[in-house]
Amino acid sequence: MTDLEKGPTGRRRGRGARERILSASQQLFREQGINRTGMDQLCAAAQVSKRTAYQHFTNKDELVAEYLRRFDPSVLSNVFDRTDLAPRERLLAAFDVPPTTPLCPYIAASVELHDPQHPASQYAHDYKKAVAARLADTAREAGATDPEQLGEQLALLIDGAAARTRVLNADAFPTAAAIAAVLIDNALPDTAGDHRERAEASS
Amino acid sequence: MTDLEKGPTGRRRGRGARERILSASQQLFREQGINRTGMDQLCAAAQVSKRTAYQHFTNKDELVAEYLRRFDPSVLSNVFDRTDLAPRERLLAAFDVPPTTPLCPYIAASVELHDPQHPASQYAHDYKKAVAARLADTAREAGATDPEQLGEQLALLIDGAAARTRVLNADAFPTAAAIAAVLIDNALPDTAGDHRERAEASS
DNA sequence: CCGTAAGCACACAGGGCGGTGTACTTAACG
DNA sequence: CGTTAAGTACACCGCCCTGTGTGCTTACGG
Repeated sequence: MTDLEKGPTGRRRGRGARERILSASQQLFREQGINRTGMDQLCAAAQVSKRTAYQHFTNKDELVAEYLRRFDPSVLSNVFDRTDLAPRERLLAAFDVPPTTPLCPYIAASVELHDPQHPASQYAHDYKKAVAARLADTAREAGATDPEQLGEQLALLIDGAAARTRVLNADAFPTAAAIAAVLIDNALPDTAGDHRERAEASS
Repeated sequence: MTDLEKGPTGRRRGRGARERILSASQQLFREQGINRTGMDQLCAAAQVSKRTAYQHFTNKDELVAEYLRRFDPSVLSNVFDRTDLAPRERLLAAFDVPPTTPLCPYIAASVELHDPQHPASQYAHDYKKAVAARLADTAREAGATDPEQLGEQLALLIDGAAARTRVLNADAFPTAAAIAAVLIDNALPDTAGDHRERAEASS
């Protein structure tokens, strides 16, 4: 509340420590993982004194949770709010991830923290459910017979591609997109022609 | 704790240290994660002195790598060497995991260690490729048109179910199995009327 | 019965970590 | 100007972690 809008002109001498901390988190947590990134290193990268960091975040756990919350706008909206695509194409667009994306940070956080009670783990849980829900909404919009099922299935494909990309160090999203195309065509009874036979995947 | 009799009667718990260490690793690494399990705690659980542990494994990294290698027999063989099942059922049996399984330890290790050069990460990589290859073999045996593709697709489903089970704390393997049934039926041209209905089941 | 290898108990080094205390400096605003 | 909120510099604490050094005890094979 009293964090940012205190001053009309935002720049104090430290030029917005909180933003720099979160920005550095995005980079370091992704590159090195959460557990392997110490607060000292993080503050050095953000050019912020450690004391200031602990005045913005009571502890590292809270910082990690906030770091995760910063991913929503770029992931959820940029895919689902595209009005230039038909619902079916929007579902497939969820698998068009740029190859720069290393790994879904929510999965990484859940595994690294290893504590379902951790606020970041709980947020990851909620986020994954939200993605499945938005996929289901889009599936319903596309006329799927069982939108919830299709949404859950597509969400599973995304997570599978993310995990596999990480372990194998090779992009697995094309394979997932191929499966998604099959599932979508199987779930849309009104698409033109006999989709069932032509539903072939290609990686 | 238990009154561990240390000398007078009965064999000292010595002479099986390595096995006990690896056994304790399986339990603790799964329950708590690798990074959150210290060598002190591990040795205490294994009833092994720390000195002995470091005479069997030069460092923790090597222990982690060896810990991962102990999963092969129980995962690869127990599914693929079942002669009582037809190839198609064998493919689906890969999704019949007992609910006690918390998470694929290979994914967990890759994420936790966060270093593709780590021996355990490399072994995880090889293992995942081996699973995909065995799935492809079984797919070929079942008469799939593109066995490699189907194997890779099923492997992705397994990893997706594992990751999603972890993040959501809910079993995602039934959903993955439903998708697998669809993919398998789409890839087997000769099973036209038999299993079509099963492809509609889901979580 | 003795030698040797395996195991044990325990202390300790060295380092990284999360987090704090203290005294100080600067920018913004009235 | 003065006040005040934000940031700084840096030392420091306590904890836990991996990994060793040292001397001692036990089991087993010949």
